[in-house]
Amino acid sequence: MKTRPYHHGDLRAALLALAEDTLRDRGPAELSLRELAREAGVSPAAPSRHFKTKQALLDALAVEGFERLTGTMTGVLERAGASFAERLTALTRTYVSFATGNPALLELMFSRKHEPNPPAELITAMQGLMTMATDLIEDGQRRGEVREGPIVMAAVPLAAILQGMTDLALSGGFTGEQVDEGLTETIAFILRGYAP
Amino acid sequence: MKTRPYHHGDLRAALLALAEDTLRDRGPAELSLRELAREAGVSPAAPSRHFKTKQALLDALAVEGFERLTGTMTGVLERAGASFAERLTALTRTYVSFATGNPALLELMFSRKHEPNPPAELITAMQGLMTMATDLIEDGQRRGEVREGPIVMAAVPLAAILQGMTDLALSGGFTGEQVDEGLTETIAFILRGYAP
DNA sequence: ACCTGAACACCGTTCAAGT
DNA sequence: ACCTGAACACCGTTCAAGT
Repeated sequence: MKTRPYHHGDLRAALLALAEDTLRDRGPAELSLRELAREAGVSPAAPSRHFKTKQALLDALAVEGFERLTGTMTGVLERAGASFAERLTALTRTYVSFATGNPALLELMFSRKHEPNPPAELITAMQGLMTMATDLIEDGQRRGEVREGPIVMAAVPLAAILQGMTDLALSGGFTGEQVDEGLTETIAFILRGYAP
Repeated sequence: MKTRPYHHGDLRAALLALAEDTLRDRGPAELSLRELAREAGVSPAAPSRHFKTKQALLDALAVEGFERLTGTMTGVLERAGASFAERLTALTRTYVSFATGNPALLELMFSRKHEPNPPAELITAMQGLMTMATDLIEDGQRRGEVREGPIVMAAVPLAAILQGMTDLALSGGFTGEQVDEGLTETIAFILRGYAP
């Protein structure tokens, strides 16, 4: 049998995993570095070697979330059809599925959006997701399935509707089936809006 | 000249005003009850008579925000034209204007959306805003300017796009002029989506 | 009714010191 | 390099006591 990693092996990864757990079932307000340290079996000062500050840990968690989401999306796109409608549907379903599966993490991922100095790593991770949206639209425009216009402006409604759809799925008390129907409706709305 | 209100007059209102100030220019994370008490010139325990907990103060602030926003919107609607396009434009501009003027407050207003037990007052205040959106759409449907369909589902894209537009205006580093153009684009997108 | 003073159990962060 | 122990300056909240 394996012994526990000597002197706490990979504390950084352990802290991230524990943080995601408490984030998931007790919310970000309840997250305490000292408590994380206790759960990991280290002293209160130990985490500071890996995350200079509590915010740094939260940022690292957010980056991890973006990477997981964009990774999944990339995989899904490879298996999806070529039309704008098919690719939009595939990405939308992936996004909403991630959101309903990791609501607190998703909120954390976007929580630093309006703040003055988001760390470079987080900006990069966020842009990765934004790029998937703009690529989707540009591809649709090339295929003549999406009306012309500035890409950034076109990406806003898409991103926004996804967030809104997600909110409804999370807090609306809907069944999985209802969310699925709503998704179809929403995608139809977007397609009409983008129609040439 | 007026003397300062005896024994701190309306501490409740004073705390709310001070809280909104620090929320505006230092963010919600920096908000401390003890500091608010210091600024108001009372003991650390004094606020607890008016707000049992820090969250209660934040909730009260959020409720105040919703009331101010819906109040302004109602006034604007009275002066707006009758067509769906006109009323949608009027409400959208009012919303984005409030959002860019009170970004931190707006975020606070929606921050308890996903949490388990939002206080009844906050739910009511949020529903007031939601009702304005659904009323707008129902009115458009009655006039034959908006396609038929479940109102809730139709309100999601609207609310979502507004939030998304707001995000872009806040964190995109756009000029007022650019936001204005973007708004026109966005409204056009919504109108196409809703077209019968 | 409204507020004070003092206390309790926590925080995040720092820093010398250990291994 | 990584962690401990102890300390510092703060929290939110509670509760007897004052006016």
